[in-house]
Amino acid sequence: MALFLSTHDNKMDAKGRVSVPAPFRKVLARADNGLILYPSPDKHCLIGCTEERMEFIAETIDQMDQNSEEAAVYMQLMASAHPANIDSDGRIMLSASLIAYAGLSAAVTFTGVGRDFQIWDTAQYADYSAKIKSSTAFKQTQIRMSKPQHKEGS
Amino acid sequence: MALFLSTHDNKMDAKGRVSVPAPFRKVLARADNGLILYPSPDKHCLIGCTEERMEFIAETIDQMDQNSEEAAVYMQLMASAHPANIDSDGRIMLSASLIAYAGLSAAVTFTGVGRDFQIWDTAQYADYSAKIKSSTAFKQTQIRMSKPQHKEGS
DNA sequence: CAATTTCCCATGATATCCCATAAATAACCA
DNA sequence: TGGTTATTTATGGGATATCATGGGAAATTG
Repeated sequence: MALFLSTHDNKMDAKGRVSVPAPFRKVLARADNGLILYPSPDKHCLIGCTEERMEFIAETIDQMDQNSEEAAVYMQLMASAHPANIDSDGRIMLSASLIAYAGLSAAVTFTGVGRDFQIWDTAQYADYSAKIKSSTAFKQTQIRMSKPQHKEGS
Repeated sequence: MALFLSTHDNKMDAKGRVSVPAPFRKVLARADNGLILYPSPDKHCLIGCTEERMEFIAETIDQMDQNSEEAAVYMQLMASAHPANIDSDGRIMLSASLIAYAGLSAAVTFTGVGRDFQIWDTAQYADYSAKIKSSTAFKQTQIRMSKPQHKEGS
């Protein structure tokens, strides 16, 4: 399944074009080639994912009560999604509304976070990531390939 | 599963290339799984592991609330991960950011620590390992064939 | 037709590949 | 066993390919 990793700094030109990092393009090519962008619900950045993942979210909605608030939230997500065409040079066009939402300047940061990636204004991302990296939760992160055992209380 | 053992001193050239120790390459070849490097959250060194581990983290994130702080921590780890291609001569390229994080000079030490390995500046590793080897905890190390029990809090 | 988008090409920077050498290790054979 | 020959390994240098990005021409849209 798609796996987006690492961080890349690219430049958006006057036409609103940005190169999608080559490694991300390869991940997309291996999947279904369709790239979808939508504004992150909780952060000032954009989220990029495969069309396949949108299908997955659609199926999630299918299994919900269609009149629930939860379903309405996911539907809103679909409504704010923008399919993005990758051109022959590996670039996409960002619409004015997406640029405005994420507060993008010419310096743009792509950051792979697993099943999808985020697009940030480079300066804003620097602040955001610095905050997380300095948290004790991050410094104590331990990766185990099996679930950690619960420690007994003191 | 992958098992990285022993310590190797190699040299990084002006282009940022280093040979991955041959025994480590064999472990990776057997895992048939890409090499990933990321900055250690708590030490001034890099961690090398198989891509399998990143898949595991991606699945972990998938099962979390995407907007939680917990998910953000794991996403930050994915964002700081660098896929490393081992070239036809058995070398990898270390990016400027990885070199800076670990404070690497031309003398680089690879040290296998089981499921993953660490990459240190040779001088810094000498200090670090000396400190651990002189600790009483190390001198009292006992190898058991059964899992150690978690100690209760103070 | 005007505004925008898509396509095509040029360029510099960077990474990847290919080969050469030398050291270290392993294999071999008398 | 001792000495010699092969392999593997680490590392340097140079050639080739890939990538990001700018500019402009053609195509599309309303």
